Amino acid sequence: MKFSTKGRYGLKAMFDLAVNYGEGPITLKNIAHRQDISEHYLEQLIATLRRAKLVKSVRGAQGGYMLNHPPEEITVGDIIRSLEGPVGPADCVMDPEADECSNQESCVTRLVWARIQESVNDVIDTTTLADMLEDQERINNKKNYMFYI
Amino acid sequence: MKFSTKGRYGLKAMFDLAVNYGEGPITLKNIAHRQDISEHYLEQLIATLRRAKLVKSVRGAQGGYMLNHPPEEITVGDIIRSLEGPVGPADCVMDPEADECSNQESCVTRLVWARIQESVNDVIDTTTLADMLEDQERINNKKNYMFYI
DNA sequence: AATATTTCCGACTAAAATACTTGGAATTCA
DNA sequence: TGAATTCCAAGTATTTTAGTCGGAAATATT
Repeated sequence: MKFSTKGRYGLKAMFDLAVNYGEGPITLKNIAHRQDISEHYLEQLIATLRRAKLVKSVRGAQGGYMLNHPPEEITVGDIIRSLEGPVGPADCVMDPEADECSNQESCVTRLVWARIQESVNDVIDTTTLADMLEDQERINNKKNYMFYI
Repeated sequence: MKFSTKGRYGLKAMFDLAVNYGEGPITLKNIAHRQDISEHYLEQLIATLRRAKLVKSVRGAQGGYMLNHPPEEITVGDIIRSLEGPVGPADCVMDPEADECSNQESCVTRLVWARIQESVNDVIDTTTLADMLEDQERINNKKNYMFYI
């Protein structure tokens, strides 16, 4: 029940781009270095994010990546799902079409998985990169406060 | 972000035992057959559940397994965690001790993982096998109703 | 006492997923 | 032209998953 590095690194990278939003293209090298991720591996992840239209790229020297929408308009759910696929504790609730389970309707276990999925989706779909930037602010303020007392 | 078959089969098996609670030992063979799980594999899972004191066993002919507590006192969280280990989207919130991440305190991404974890825990720790039995009742009633109209 | 049934135990394994690495082509700025 | 960068396609080592296999130990029934 963990996300893979795809989702975890992906969110870190996207948050990095959110922090630097509006400052022109940011190189993969810088993101990878700041977030302590293998550059080549991150390249694969950001390619996925680009295909999902969550980031845009500028090629060549002085190129790099930037968010394709303002931080308010990108949710954690957008990021996670583009990298990890559908989110949920079991196939029967993640992709009901491709579910082999015969008794979809009358399965009690499925109800439990559905509740878990719903609660996870609720969190990731209501948290935007802008919310995370606000969290960052709060943490910084608290830190400064702690420093001065 | 899926549970493995350990957690998924484990919950099905435990629900099966809940349905048959109070009727003496239930054989692994029957559970495995009803829930369509490999008998030998389920054996491993139920051994874990036994070590976690969630089920008790009776050896020998006419033996089998039964819940070690009434269904009201066993939560989905008990079952999942005994089979899957700590639940959560990333190590830093699942096992803060063994976390290699340096900035545990000031990591915004971690806050997101923490919220996801909290919401999942809330669901699995407030759902008991007895709740699932009630769900089953509701489904059956609905089915009967559908049949007679 | 013998037999059938059942749990218990430990080792083994094939397949899939994960988390990368490698090497190079294409593009753009200076 | 050359340096910096994104883009792309394969390859790979490690780990995890989802089991299998074989047999020992315990118990009820006959």
